[in-house]
Amino acid sequence: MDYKYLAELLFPCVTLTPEDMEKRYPPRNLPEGAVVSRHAPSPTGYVHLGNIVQSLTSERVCHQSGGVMYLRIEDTDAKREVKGAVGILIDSLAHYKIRFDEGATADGDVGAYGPYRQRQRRDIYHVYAKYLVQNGMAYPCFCTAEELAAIRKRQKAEKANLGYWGPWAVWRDRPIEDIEKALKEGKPWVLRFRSTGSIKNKYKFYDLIKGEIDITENEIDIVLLKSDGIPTYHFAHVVDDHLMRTTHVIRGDEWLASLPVHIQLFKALGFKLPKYAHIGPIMIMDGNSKRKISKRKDPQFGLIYYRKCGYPVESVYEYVLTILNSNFEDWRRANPDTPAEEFRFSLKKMNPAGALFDAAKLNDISKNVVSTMSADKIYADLLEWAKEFEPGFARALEADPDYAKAIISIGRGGKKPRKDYGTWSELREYMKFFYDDTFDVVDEYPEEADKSDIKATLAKFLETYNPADEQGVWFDKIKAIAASLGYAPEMKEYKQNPGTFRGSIADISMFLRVAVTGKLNSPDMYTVMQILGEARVRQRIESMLSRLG
RNA sequence: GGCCCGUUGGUCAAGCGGUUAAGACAUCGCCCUUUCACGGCGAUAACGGGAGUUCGACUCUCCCACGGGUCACCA
Repeated sequence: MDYKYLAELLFPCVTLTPEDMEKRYPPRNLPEGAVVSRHAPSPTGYVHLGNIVQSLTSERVCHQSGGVMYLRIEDTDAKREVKGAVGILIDSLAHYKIRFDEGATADGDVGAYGPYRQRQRRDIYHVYAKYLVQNGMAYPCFCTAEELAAIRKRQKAEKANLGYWGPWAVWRDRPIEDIEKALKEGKPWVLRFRSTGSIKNKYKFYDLIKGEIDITENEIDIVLLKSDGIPTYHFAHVVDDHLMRTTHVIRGDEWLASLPVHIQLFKALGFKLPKYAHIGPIMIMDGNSKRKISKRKDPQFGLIYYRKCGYPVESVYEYVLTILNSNFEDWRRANPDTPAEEFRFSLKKMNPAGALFDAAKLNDISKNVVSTMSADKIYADLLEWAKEFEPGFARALEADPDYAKAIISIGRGGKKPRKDYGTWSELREYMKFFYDDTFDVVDEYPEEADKSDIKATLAKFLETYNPADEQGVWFDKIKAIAASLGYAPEMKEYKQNPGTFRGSIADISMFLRVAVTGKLNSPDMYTVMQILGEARVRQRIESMLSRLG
């Protein structure tokens, strides 16, 4: 077979050579040990936790080493194309603070190793495709989908290994005449790799996360170029990561199975093999069993879920970091105020088995994250969230920012900050009773509470209430009310002789709390009253009095 | 079916041949406290099963079971 002739037949317009590519994309001038890696998603319009897990891992490893992190768009599948998806993707990643040094951006490409959208790299792939054909390492295949299905069917019947390989590779050694004829007839074709591997050959390979793994050589003649001339993932991965001078390929472990193909391709093209790190899947509990988290079944997989709930981006970021490197938690406790970027991330610490999505853990982390934020920061983030999901609430916030910030400031700062909420939707619930239009008596008085005592407490409080009082004075007044009604003003006294009192200061406080906040539980009542202001406090207590009749 | 990866408490997980098998979340007590939240103290709870190797195995080897991935002109 005259491979040079075949190559001209297949790729008449390709004049550049692999050497030209080497010149156009020279090795990067980076210090020893600098990692070059990337996030390479396909733009389906659905951005998920997996994207964050992968991109965050790569980004940490790159930037910790003084290397380069870039974004490459894997848009080789025309069927899955969703318009606007690239923009959504870029926005989401930016929202989660994934920092790219080069690659695709909203305004086009940045960097010297582009284009970074695979569809635009067609000519580059064809240079290598032609090279492989010239050297007898690739050939055209004119099989139709039906023919391939038939082969598959026969393989199943014969219990042969599935796939286009060896004796089943019907176009692998066709005479040039057959190829010319098919070409002349305008039959669509794909370019296949001529595999020389055998599944009898096995060897060890070191994966940065999985450790030592067993590789069985690939013997399938995989598709390099689809009939539209666009490469498959495998071919694009090898060409791009070589030309973009990627040192570390960090990706989900669903790719582990095709690693033999990739290694084979790197060798065939004479490229230096990058290091690989395969991340285990994110799992989720489904009843009593674990399964891989899925786009269709689990809303928590989509990033939009976290946005809707109002999880601060920092929370999701720290949660993912916790899942990936469990020692992050210990580090965070020891360094509560240090930016997460200073944590020393390690691929070795990653669990090869993956991690389970744990909503309770996320919530806990989020509460901690929020507890360390300033009121101004919370106000700004809350407002942004509200504008998108609770426009009415957003207007209320903007109408009186100082009022909102005063509410947010309750129990903030200091050594033991309150942790009432971890998301903006929780905060919105929490803030409801501070606003008259969302205030509601959600908790009724307990059955055993004496109605006349409640009324007496409320009435007496109104008589003596002075918003100018210091907290001590304010509380002494409430204690006086308690004493006057036969309730123990001190809990200690009450606990010693509960029988001698009608109740305790706790009950008296509760009578007031329900009237003022509508709830059995609230933050410190003095602070709450200070924020609400005299008018609201009086109005709510009066309204409760008239409710009680 | 072939090939590959994985399996420590309910969950996330330390551990890398000798440990009372960390810590966190969750759960349950107690303390603090005008409620709640926070915080403090404590409790329950684990090496999938079976053979080896070894003086000794959660750690090494093999087999089995279970879970997962993959075998597309999808990534």
